[in-house]
Amino acid sequence: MRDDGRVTSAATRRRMSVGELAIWRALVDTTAELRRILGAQLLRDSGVSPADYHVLLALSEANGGRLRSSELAAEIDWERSRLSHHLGRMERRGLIRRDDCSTDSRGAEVSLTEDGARMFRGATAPHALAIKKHFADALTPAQFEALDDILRTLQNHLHPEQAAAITREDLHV
Amino acid sequence: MRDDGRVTSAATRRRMSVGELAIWRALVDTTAELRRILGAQLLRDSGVSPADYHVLLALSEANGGRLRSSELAAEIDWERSRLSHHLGRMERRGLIRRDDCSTDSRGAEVSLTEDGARMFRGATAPHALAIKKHFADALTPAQFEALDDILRTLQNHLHPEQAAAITREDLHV
DNA sequence: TAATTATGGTTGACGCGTCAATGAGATGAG
DNA sequence: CTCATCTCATTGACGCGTCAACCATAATTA
Repeated sequence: MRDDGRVTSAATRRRMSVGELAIWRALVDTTAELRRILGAQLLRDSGVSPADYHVLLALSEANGGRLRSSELAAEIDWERSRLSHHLGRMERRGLIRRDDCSTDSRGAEVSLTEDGARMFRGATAPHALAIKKHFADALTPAQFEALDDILRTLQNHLHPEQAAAITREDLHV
Repeated sequence: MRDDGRVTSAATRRRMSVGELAIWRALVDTTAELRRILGAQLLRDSGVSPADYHVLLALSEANGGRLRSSELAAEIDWERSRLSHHLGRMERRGLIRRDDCSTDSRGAEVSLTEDGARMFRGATAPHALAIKKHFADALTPAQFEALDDILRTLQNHLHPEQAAAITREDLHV
């Protein structure tokens, strides 16, 4: 390796400061706590876990409440194996259904059941309210703006190639 | 309930905006991705999981590398049950040891083994480097400052009573 | 001291997430 | 057509986290 490395982008040579490490730890701890609180409340209030909610959300936004298993996995950025396990559990509870795909005999089509759709509808409002209460109500508009900027920066750092694409994508969240 | 609720702190009446929700989701997704990347790398590089690391860190900072099980749990803010399960697994791997406590026959004293201490020492530097690479190198000093402010605000919102205490605590991280 | 309650810690059941392996069907090269 | 290869999806094993139940001991109260 050369003495100056290959990505010499200003900060690269410096050691990480204690303060930066502390902020990293605070970020991990605080987000973990928020996820724990909101996840537990979602489950208590509506009987769906955050993971369930994620799946139900993607399915209800899909055309006709149906998606190929792989499409669903891509949509919510899960490994297929994880999704398969989770769909198994959700199927047992009657929230979704899996049918053979007509155009590809290997495939599975996942769809919402009536129960699943009802569960999702019932979960949405209380969940949004909880996010507002524990997260959104705490921050000022300036803080939101700063956080948005920070998260975009981190995403661009993680996925440099997609920098532009993500920004455009966000318009139809 | 009264029309104006009881905590009328400016933002309370407004509905959460779509943008705020999107930022919440981005926060959850981005931190999850960072944890996944850094956790996997820690495990590959050093053979310890993030949870292992947390336990090892607390023990090595403790006086003589020994802690009562409850103290350890309080230190890292884990449920006792979780800690007990995890200590069982770490004990099987020879990273820690549990002895009966001399002053309280119910208690257990947890201590680092030589192997555990060695593992921890070997994990520290690569882990810090990875955090720097994937997180710290992405942000400007101004962004760090903003993030610090945001996280403190969120913590104060979650634990209003401890507002002052936390700030003081942070000095000896 | 005897009965009650609180505390320290463990266990079992179960849902969850990852990894590696698998099977079945699609696809492309020859 | 046939063989190699890729893709879709599932499975099993295992570590992890939560909840409720549990046991032993300590502290408290009567």
